[in-house]
Amino acid sequence: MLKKEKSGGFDESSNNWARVCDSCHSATCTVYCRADSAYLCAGCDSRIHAASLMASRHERVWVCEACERAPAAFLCKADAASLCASCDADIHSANPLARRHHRVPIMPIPGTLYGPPAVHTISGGSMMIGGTTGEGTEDDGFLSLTQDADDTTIDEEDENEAASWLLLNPPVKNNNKNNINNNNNNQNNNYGMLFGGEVVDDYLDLAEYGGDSQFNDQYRVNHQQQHYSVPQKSYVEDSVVPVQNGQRKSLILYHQPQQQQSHHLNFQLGMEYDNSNTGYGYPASLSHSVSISSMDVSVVPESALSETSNSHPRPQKGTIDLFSGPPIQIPPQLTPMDREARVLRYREKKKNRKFEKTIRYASRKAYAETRPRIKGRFAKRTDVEAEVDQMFSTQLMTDSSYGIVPSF
DNA sequence: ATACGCGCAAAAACCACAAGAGTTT
DNA sequence: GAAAACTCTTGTGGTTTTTGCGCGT
Repeated sequence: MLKKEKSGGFDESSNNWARVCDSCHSATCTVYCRADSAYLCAGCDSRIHAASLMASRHERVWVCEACERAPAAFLCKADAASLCASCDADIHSANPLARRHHRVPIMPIPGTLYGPPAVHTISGGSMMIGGTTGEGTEDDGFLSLTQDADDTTIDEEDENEAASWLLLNPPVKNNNKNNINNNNNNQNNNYGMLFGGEVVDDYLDLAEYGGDSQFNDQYRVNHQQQHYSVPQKSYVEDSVVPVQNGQRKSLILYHQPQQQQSHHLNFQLGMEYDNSNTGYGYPASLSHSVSISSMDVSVVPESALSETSNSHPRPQKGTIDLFSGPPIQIPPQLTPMDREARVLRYREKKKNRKFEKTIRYASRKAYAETRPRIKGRFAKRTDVEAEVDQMFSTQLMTDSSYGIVPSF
């Protein structure tokens, strides 16, 4: 996928590709200061931009975590990485799976990175919380919370988080047979609705669409539980949005008045549930009593998701704002250590991606292996074959009377 | 430097039907 | 509320086809 990777440029053991700080010329740069047009390491950035009020106002952005040579332009939520435009294009144009990754434009780092937390409000009511002590920081760093953040801030954080989760575009459990039995049609529907005129409210989904489902970091799950502290049961059984989610309700209704909020919720949980299996087919309602904390969300290869998840081509950069309705999830402000950890985790995750096929039903597998084929394709059973099969089944039944259980 | 063809590898598509899941009675 | 009957959807594997990439000319 990445030519740079193939060339070995991202060898974890070496940092030869990383740009060095324009100030000290020794450390690896971590931020790019637009005002100074300079790449700076954490230390120099702290020193320079803490020197004066004016300097502290310089807009800076993180350096791309992939190439480490250009200012990050987008935050990929699926990869949990800040990427420059070039790397973003490379990585996310590589395949349909990558194209589905949900990216948001990188916002400039406000104030000083290492000072007290600063809360910034942007249009649409989304919050950005700058600065962190590292304590209570989100593992993946999308949301940085300090321990001493007040309840209001946390609530707003929850709201953003909830919106991010809940506004996913649910793959429509379409009862229309014509659509379901035709993958191509489904794909067309999914892609086409991006700019299709008639599906007006769907575009909102696209903004927050299922890229989050690929967050198979354990952190993500833990985070959800930790923040909401709502028993899973309450989500699942009656589809009643927890009291705590009153804000969520308003958010959902804001975007999709005709959609049931429980639908979003079930979808969300369904995604997680399916992640532990194949990622295929999202349950229309989650009747399974699944405990999120017990789910191994990292088991299923991402590739499995590629088949049914809603997908959309990456919108033009200029359209991002148009199509990403509020709330926009703002990249957090991280300490250099957090950032380094993120980079390592990002690379590790890329390295460890699994694409093995997961068998959910051994019985189906066994049956498929015994079925007649024509050029590899399943073929209709002839009457004779059916008869033989019947006899075989009968034989098995007879055998079972002797205690031999057919095992699939 | 660019265009083209070739070989290889990986991914996608195709098929039928039992099993599973959901809905209705 | 539980059970049965019914309908609809999903998952399964071997082969072929398609797609993408690297390489040489």
